[in-house]
Amino acid sequence: MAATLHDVARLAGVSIKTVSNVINDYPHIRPATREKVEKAIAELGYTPNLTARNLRSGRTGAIALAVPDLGLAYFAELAAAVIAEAERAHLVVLIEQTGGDRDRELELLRSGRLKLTDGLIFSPLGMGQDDVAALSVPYPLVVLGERIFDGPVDHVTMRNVEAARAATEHLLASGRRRIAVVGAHEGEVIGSAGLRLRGYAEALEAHGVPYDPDLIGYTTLWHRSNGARTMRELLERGVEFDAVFGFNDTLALGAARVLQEAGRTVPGDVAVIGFDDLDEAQYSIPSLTTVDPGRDWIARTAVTTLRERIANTDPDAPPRLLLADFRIVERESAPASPSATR
Amino acid sequence: MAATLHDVARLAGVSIKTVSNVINDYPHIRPATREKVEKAIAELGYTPNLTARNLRSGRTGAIALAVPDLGLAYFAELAAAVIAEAERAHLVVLIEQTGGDRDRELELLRSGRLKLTDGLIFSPLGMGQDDVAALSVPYPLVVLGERIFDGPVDHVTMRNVEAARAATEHLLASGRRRIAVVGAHEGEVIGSAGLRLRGYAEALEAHGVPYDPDLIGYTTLWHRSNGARTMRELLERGVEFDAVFGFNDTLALGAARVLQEAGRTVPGDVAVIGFDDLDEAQYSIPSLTTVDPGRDWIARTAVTTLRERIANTDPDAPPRLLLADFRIVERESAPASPSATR
DNA sequence: TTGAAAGCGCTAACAC
DNA sequence: GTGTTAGCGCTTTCAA
Repeated sequence: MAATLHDVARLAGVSIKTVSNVINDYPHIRPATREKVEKAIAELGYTPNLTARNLRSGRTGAIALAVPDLGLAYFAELAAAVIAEAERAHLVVLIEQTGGDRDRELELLRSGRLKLTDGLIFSPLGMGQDDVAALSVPYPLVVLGERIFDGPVDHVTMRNVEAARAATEHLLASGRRRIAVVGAHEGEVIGSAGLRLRGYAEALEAHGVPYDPDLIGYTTLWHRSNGARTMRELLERGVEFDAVFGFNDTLALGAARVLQEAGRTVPGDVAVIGFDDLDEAQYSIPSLTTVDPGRDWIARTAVTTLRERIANTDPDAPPRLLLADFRIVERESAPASPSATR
Repeated sequence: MAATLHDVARLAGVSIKTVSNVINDYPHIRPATREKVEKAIAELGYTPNLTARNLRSGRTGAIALAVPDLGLAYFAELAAAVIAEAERAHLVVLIEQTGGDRDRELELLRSGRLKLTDGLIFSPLGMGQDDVAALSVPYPLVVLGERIFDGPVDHVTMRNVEAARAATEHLLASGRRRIAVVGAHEGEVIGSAGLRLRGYAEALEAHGVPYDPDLIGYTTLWHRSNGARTMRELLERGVEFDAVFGFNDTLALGAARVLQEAGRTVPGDVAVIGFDDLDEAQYSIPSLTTVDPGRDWIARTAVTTLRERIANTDPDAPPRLLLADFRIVERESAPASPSATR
């Protein structure tokens, strides 16, 4: 059995309060006493029982991060950034995978499993605007993503519409006019897919390019295989296009692969742009032009905001909407100038 | 403030023991009593305080997983599998990133931060055989990977030597004789790089093919950019080769990209094989032949083994070495038959 | 500067 | 069947 405060106190010949004082760096301790205590701690290999400390203090020093699936590169990179930032604040991170399933997301918000943590950073995928009430939970919560807006909690997300519009304009500026989309969700208005489609449509309209429904490739999941399958469908449909906007990098890379298999050169015949700026976007063939949506900033801001809510200095502070800046990262798959082809 | 057992007991007009009995599904409770209590629980929105329960029971229901970096696809996919398996056992998973840094790994093993968990699944990268003593910790521990063998704890890992040998033999069987390596570590004997290089050398020797030091590409990190850089160095060196063995998929994909940039076809001029069977290996261009090292089995087995140690039915059970089965996954980048080229 | 003692919320003997 | 009570290991008034 591990040593306790009492064991240390007994060995050092002091009370547990004194030991506690030493551990918590209470300033007014006689050096001789401190030394005695420290010797006893070392001798017993004592480490404080965090569970007991937590029970007393009401804090655990842990936060939870709920994402759909770490197998998705975007969320893996997001989680890595959140953990790194949390570590700077001496917090540990407990990760939950929801599978993007609405019921599991709702269940998670309710479940006592989170009692182990001081708060939650939550990236829903299955829940929608109708579930906004479920975000009223009795613990600190920060929501990420674009499934739910105007909720009762702090919300850190990216400028989806503006970024998608900029991505589309990047293609238009290089002379492309028939821009296919890979990753739309049927009938979705908010959510990444809905917002990015809106940005796409806005860019077309602003430039007087007609919106052609035949150019829109639908897929629910955003795995690479879905990008490939959707592109195959677009090709089979026989619709003409000279550019592709993948709603994330993974889709774009899957689509690019199918294009090349089908004998279309990238960016010669078809320019391709993605969204996310995953690590691998810079190493694909050709390297992928994409949107950096500010993932690191989002991770940092989410942790900082959650910490503020946990500290609870101003319980009545209204919920905030925090928006990351984005940036087009130009690489080979969609050069700015139309001259760079084949 | 959240409701406690006492609040519920007061409202229901019973003792806290009765409430506790209801919550813990103790069988012998009069239905009327149960109903009263359940009504009070619902009314107050009571949920048990897990911290208090943990303090009492000595269990937290959480395990820790320490990996170098979730930004590395292998570890992200491993973490996803561990979390999924832990969830089946009603455990939550706390993830630590060590950056593959020896000092941080040693610090983690000692630190009280793990006190929040019942045990640790630890995938070291910086520590080596000399640090075996650091694995003698006062909590349940399962070690992954190939940095440390014959430690005082259960060890779940893959058959690196045999798998690397099989990968090399796959290339030899298709008629390749000059097989370059990407990912070796200078002077390493164990560790993934050391073991895989050994498997490579064994395969060459078994087939009477000379081992040429000029074919060995060294790099410390295994990011995609390192695969690219190492391949560039091999090309600049002017050494002839007709196949490449990337010590992981990420390296192999980085190397494949540089080969194609340099005008070498894959697999026509150069066959490429990787190691890990990442999700993306099946979607690259060409798709990547690789080794499936049994990652899912490793995740499942690590959780199961850790749970057994936590349950502690047999404290004196000797440490076990558990080895996953591997499998060559043949795809386009290295077909079995030499005929499939260009 | 240090000690004594209460209590965080829960579980599990043990009593009734 | 249900109630009483003693801690789990720690922090924190309050006294000394």
